[in-house]
Amino acid sequence: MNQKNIATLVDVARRSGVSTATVSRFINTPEKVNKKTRDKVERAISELGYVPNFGARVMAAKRTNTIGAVIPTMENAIFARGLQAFQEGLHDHGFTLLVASSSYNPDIEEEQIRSLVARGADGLLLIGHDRNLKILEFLERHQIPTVAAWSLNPHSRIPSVGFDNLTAMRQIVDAALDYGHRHIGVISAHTKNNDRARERLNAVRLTLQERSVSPENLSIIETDYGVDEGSAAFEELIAQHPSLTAVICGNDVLAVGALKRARELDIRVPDQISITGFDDIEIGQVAYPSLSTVHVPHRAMGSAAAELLAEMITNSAPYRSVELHTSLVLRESLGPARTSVKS
Amino acid sequence: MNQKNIATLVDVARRSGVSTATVSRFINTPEKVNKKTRDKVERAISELGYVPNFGARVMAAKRTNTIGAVIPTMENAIFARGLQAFQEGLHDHGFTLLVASSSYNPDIEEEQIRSLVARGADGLLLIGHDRNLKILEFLERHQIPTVAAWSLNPHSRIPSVGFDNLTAMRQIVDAALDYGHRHIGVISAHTKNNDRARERLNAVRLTLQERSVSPENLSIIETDYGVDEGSAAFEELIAQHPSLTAVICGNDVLAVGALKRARELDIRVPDQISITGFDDIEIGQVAYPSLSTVHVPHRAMGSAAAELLAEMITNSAPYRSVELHTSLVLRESLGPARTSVKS
DNA sequence: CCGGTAAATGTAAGCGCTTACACACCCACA
DNA sequence: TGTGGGTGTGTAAGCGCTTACATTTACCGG
Repeated sequence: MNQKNIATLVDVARRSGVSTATVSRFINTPEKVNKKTRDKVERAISELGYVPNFGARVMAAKRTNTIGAVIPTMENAIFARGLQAFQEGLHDHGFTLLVASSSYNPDIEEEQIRSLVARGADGLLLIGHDRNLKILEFLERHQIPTVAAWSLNPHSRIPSVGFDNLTAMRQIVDAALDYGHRHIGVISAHTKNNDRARERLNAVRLTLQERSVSPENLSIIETDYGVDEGSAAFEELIAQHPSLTAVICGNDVLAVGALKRARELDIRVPDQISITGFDDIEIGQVAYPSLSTVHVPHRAMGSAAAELLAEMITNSAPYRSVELHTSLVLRESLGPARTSVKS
Repeated sequence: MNQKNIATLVDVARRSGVSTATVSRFINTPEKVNKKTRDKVERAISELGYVPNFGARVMAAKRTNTIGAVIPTMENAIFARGLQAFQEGLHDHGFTLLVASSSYNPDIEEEQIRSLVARGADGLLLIGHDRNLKILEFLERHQIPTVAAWSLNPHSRIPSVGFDNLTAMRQIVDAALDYGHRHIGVISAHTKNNDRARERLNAVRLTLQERSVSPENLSIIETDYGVDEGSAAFEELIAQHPSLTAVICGNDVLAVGALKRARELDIRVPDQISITGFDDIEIGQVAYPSLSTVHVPHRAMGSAAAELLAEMITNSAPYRSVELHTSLVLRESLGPARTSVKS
């Protein structure tokens, strides 16, 4: 059915009166080809509109200059900025980025990883460290340099480029406690298969414990990703626990959903209740009141990941992780604690 | 350097005591191989951890079940939702999606298209219709089924899955005029190489003309994509034209930037000035005041594009476009006109 | 027990490219 | 003039898979 009529290397060789080897050299290492020959080949190529066949090339050369990334979702900006920087970094090293998304589903992630590897990805960027041993072994067997971002885990077989989610989340929990909050709600992303969510949630638990706040004063709700889910979780949380004075959210998207619902319910933020996020994406800046959150150096993380991966691929560099640091961004949504939601 | 030691089809064939053809059949058309043979092959495959080599496969079979998409940017949510739906639709048809981004740069877009084609994409999704003839011919020569989304252009050689940007933008301009606005500012994305931006801007011009508003009452500023750019443009616009009562933005991201700067400048929206967006992405819902905008059926567009493309690839269906319709979403940021920004 | 058909498998020819190796040529130098 | 060493090019062997075609096997009715 696909009766294509496309020029091949052989056609170019014939047309320019040289051998296929020379054409191939022209494409891959032009400096090894005589200027005059180069011109002939160049003309033939443009006359024929020749484009090398990627599959054939991969097969013969065993190298694709392609990096794959599997991210949980494209639907929001969380990974977007980092990925953009990652791509720019790769571009500088001559790699092309292919992105696939897993919808936070480990089976789909595995499928995407396999597909990317089968497509000859020279390296892989994954998010977080939570995954099946089987797929790690697969990656090792195929010797695919891989790095995990958005997370830090020295014990993983995969090096990290990221930050310590626990420490990061602690910063903002501490800030909330400093403001006098003692009844705290948490809206977390699902912690199953998500080390980042788990660590952030853990951070809340640990910090409260350290500062002698009873676990009974902590109410947690896990939910899917999304603004609307954040809204719903917020409503549920305050309905069941009217004494809450602060709601810590696992990410900015959930937090903004909470903010929105608070406004709809005429609950003043931060006067009646404080809300915090995590990530520092744009949506938190433009929300009202603006969101206090934890700043994640997305772009730096993307660049560092590109750098590390390029290094691993070209020099087969040894295992090396890159740690980045987060910082607190205090805007309007976090304020001193009041007694209760019901004023 | 890449001394991989990976099982091939031949290894599997040897191990299971059948021919390579049978192994290949097992993989592609298992119903054509005998149950007993199937079991043997299956065991060998799992013992060896065999994964077919994609490159070789493409080369031999001339089909990749891969669709490529080149979008202007991943950095914001505009294309994200549609793309997600597109991917889901493709998945149902057995295709995998590969995404690349062009940073709104036609040269990069061209490069990405070529790269995707070289990688054997069976079909392509592009955004809008503004592009070089050369690349269109390239696509035709390679007979790559391609559709353009987010735009509608019956004269293009590429079928569209989208909406009429002109009509869509008119809806909201009409609404603004109905509210009595007669001094109107526009913050547009750059119109060069961007048919959507151009048509939206045109819509403003035409509508004003039709409703006898002098072009002198229209102030336009073109800017890069982004919240901050929207903020800056807004400030510039009202500084130079204090009489403006409404600012129409080419998309939600710019509008939200404008909204934010208005708040920072203590300009009340919509009391002192109205601001509108286009796209209806989440950021507009959570902004304050919430954004009046034009709703684009992102998910429907993504699904329809997947459907059309699948059809074009499998049945080589004839040229067919899909028109979708936008609708007005009136929230808080658009209100009746006042005399001037300075109250 | 035979010929005929259908089902299952094998054989081998590519697919379009890269690259090791061989070869030709040219120049400098002795 | 002969030799050594570049430089540039050609020859041809794969890379791992699919698939047209050939072959074998199994099973049927007569």
